Amino acid sequence: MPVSSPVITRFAPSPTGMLHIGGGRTALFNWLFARHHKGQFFLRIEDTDRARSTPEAVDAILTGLKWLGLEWDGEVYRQSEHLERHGEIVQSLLNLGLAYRCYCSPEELAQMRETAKAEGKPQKYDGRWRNRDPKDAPAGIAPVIRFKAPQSGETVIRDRVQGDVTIANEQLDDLILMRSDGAPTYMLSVVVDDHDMGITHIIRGDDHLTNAARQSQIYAALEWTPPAFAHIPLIHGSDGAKLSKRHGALAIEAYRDMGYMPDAMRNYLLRLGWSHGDDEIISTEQAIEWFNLESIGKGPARLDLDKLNSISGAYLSREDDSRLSAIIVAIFDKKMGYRLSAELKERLKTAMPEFKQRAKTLNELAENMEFLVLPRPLPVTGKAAKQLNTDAKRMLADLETALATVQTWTQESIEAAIRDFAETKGLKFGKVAQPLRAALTGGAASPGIFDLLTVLGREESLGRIADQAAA
RNA sequence: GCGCCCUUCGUCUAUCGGUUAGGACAUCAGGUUUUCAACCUGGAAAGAGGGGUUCGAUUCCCCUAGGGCGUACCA
Repeated sequence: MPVSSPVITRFAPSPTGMLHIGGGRTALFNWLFARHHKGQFFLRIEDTDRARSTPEAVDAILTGLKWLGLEWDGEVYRQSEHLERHGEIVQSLLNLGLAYRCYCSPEELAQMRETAKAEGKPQKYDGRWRNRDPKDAPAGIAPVIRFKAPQSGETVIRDRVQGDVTIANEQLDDLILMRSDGAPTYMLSVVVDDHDMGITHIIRGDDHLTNAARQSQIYAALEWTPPAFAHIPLIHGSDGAKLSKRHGALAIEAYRDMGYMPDAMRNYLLRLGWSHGDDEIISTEQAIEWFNLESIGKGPARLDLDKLNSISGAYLSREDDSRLSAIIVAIFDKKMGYRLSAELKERLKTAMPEFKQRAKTLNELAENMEFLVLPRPLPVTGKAAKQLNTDAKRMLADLETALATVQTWTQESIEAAIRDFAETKGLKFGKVAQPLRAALTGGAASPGIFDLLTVLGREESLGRIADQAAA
């Protein structure tokens, strides 16, 4: 049986949309912190807003987290399944005189805010039902239940990232604990659920910083010990403004679809706001070993696709050839509709070492390797077509003849043959290599031609040369 | 409006009073070269502004500016 662990964290998204990159990072930090302390990491779906929550969004969150490699412990905790418990707590608060019913209409509330704004005061509920006799309750109006918040003094949040944050209680109003339809609000349910789940550390976006003050007051009223708070800065778009759809694809799945590997993604996200000296490429094992709250920066970070690409490229070139070629095969199967033969799959794997170091994403890698598995004759594009002028074609015909005499098809023998060919023809090596590349790839960029010839094999190589020589 | 938070190269960041302010990405130049990339070498590039505290401030304090977040019967 598991011993009670020292650290329990949670990721608590509301299922109202895709899991975006900021949420992914929050989840990563919670996961890392829990793993570092050999504690537990829970997933809680905050679906108390029934109108906005959708099952699709829940799926997207689960899929996104799994893809990122952030496995949670235990069952998914759904807030909506604990409504009864939330209601009980509200009732006990009511019984203790720490909450009360409020019959204000939305219009009344709106006007209150306007007046406050006009007077230069904080916009908040003025507490008019706080001490009013329940007998005054208008008939036929379902009340909300409000928290009787302290009206003077201050609330201090001892934040592990932001430091001590002090907020005057005058700034905070009597928040709603339960809606008029009997559904608990976020502010109440987080506190109850975090307590019930035994959460020890709340790591979340700093958009929740002031909420922490409100929640602290509820913890105090309930005489519960609040967890440690760690509010991490939000991620901004590349222009420094708030992250929005205009800054490009934000759903975590979009990055998957663009061809980033989860490891690279995690590494990038980790470095966005957290650092360990000058280290840049940090394995997950090292991240778990090193991760701490103290090294999280306080300022918001901007999304930088260039950096992501660079990290992605670094991970690609370190990735195992078999794993990589299996992924590429899958991409071909799925996106391009190819059914690759065993021979072609082997060709991809053999070629992988040369290709993986020059691509930034899986998609780019697949694109770069496509010519390897294309059936003859190859389509010839732009620059390559230009290379293949009449002189070049004639040269290729001669070259084919020369190469056909090479019996043992090894890199060394091929190179010797081609260099010899160029020399006897009085051609600069490049004059041979470029048209040859065009014939072999149909394009202008590729790894070295000797690698190409070797990977393609004797028959395929000669065939491709012949195709272009004849045309 | 009120409140809270933030502010080092273009970007991500290191620095925990004394450094030629370091690294990475991007960028520029050169090298290598059969293309592209990779790779190697080198360059340019920063403490928002103003006051303090101190022998000495990027570092501590205050003000200003800029940015962010909150201020819902959303989470």
